[in-house]
Amino acid sequence: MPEMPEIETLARQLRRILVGKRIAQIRLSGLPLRKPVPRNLALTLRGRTIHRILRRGKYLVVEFEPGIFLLIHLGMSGRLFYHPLAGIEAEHTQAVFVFSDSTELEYRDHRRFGLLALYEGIGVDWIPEVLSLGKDPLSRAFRGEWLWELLQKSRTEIKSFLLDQRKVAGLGNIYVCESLFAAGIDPKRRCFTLTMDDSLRLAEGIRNVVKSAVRHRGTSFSDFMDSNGNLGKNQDFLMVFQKEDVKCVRCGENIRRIRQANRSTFYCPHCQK
DNA sequence: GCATTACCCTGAAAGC
DNA sequence: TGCTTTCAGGGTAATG
Repeated sequence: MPEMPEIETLARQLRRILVGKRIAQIRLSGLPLRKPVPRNLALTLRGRTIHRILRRGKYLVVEFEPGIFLLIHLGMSGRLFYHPLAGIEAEHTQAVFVFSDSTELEYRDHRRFGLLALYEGIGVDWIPEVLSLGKDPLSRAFRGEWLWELLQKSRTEIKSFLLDQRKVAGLGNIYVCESLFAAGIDPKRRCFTLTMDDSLRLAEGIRNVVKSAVRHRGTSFSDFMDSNGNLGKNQDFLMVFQKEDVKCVRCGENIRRIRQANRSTFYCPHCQK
């Protein structure tokens, strides 16, 4: 389940590998992802050179010259692999981008919750999926004061709020659970009940959790690998996620698991108030 | 307008 | 052992 730190890890790696490469051919499975893959994708991108690779929230944005964007979202089970020309597709391979130097980038996604979309004629931050994103935890604008103002307007539970990409871009279930633990905040708290002090701690908690995960090259349970097939290391540093009935590292109380908005939440009932 | 729920999908794990 | 059921979750459309 790739979240922002996993996408950031991929973006940094693909930037080194792919910028300057020219697309020779694109092969598609023909199966729909979250939305159907654009019919003109292969025709539009063939012969074009990769100019930049950016990340916006959990989206990878590949910019081709001149101003053509391929938007990639890995959903829950999407993976990207970079390797020499193989010719034979693995099961669940949805797209293969073949480069003119006989290497290829393969997109695999067995659940097909991911997205491949094409945009041209607009700036990267005007892509609709990007435009609707909230602030990025790694940006300078991501501050406790800003978060507090937003929280005052919402009656929903803080856990659900943080999963909403229109509010904060890039967090998923793992990093929301870890951030709330880092800040000592109960995931069931209603947003408007958080004080300025809570918001400052939460913003700092989110930033620290995300930065640390990027340093560890992401969290790997079953689905995330980088484009060379290497696993991340961040799962060794998690405090609460998937730790039901494990003792809390701070107080020794058992970590509890509850269900919120159809997602599992892991938290320490003693440390998180 | 906002909050909540249901749905898409398939592999793994649990249950029988 | 092998079949069936349940669960996992990101994003979004539908519903309340």
